[in-house]
Amino acid sequence: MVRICRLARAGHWNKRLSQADEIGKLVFGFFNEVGIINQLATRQLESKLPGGLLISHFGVINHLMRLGDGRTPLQIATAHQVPKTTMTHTLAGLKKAGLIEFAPNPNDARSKCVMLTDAGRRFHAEAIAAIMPEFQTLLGDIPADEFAAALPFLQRVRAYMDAARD
Amino acid sequence: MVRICRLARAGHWNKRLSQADEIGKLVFGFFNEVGIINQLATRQLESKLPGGLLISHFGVINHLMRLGDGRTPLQIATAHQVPKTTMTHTLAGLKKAGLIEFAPNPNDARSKCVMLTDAGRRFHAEAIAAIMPEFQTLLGDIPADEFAAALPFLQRVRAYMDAARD
DNA sequence: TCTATTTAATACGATATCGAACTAAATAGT
DNA sequence: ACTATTTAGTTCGATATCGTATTAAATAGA
Repeated sequence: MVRICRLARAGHWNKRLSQADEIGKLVFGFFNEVGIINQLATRQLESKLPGGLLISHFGVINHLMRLGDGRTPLQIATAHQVPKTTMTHTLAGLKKAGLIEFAPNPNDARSKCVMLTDAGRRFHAEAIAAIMPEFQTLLGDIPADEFAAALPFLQRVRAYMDAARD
Repeated sequence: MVRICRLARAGHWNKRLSQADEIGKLVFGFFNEVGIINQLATRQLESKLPGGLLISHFGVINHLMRLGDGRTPLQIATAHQVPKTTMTHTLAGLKKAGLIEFAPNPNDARSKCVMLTDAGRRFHAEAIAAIMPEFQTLLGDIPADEFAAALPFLQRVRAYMDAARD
């Protein structure tokens, strides 16, 4: 932005501005598509989740299945980029649904360890099974290797933004 | 899914299942990255928005700026993939903030036309100006042409999912 | 033309999300 | 060792999101 202003003062106003505009539209378009895909995928997945649970619940269960349980609420909140108050609420819902349990944290009496129950593991398997058919139809139209090709760039953007946050 | 089960019965259990598993992980990983990027981008943008407004508000204003105002609440809700009750609420907030006005719909007395006010256009310009520096730093690390290269695939996935919804 | 159905928007209730303030435990500074 | 600060988690209040039911206008069918 600074650089653009300097160039503008140097007499390239219209050209530089429209170029910045184009770049803005490009990046903006990218995040726009990401947002819409996320919205559509969220709705699709949420409509298939057993027991009327939400993405926020599935996200936590999936996190614990992938990385192992025993993590603290704060760790999970940070990983999901949500405030800890939100995580408290989400975990309360999961506990009420019997999908997790709390264990004392041996290293810190203020904290807890979030543990998966058998029901929690079953829920994860059921949710995955419920989504799979959607993936299959999607892959019928868009080949898997194109997803594979798209993934590294997304990971890079995510890693950059993740590192750049306050 | 059906096809996989048939093959499994034909005696390829482990191989086919692990292959389905891999494919699932691939597509799942894609949506996972999309979700995280969306979450990070949402927070980033929301923290820069003037007047404590939210992404939902900016999304509507941006929509009206890009495609022209005079659209109905239902059209906007459909475009954003949110229930119309949610749009009613969002539009009420925008009206209260003085960023939009309602005009009668000449074609349909049940409906309305959503019009941008001058303040609404100013808000859009300010929001864009506030985000631009973030884009610039992002583009310092990831070249613009890589975003351009990534865009078509995202648009394709979005278009497919958009068409495949109920 | 008159009724039945569909459609645009809203009202309302339930839950989700989030920021600010709070409590209790851990850690730092002296 | 003692106090100050930081940190993990919760509580509380405000707003957002969404599903259901409702109202009023448009449209379809007889």
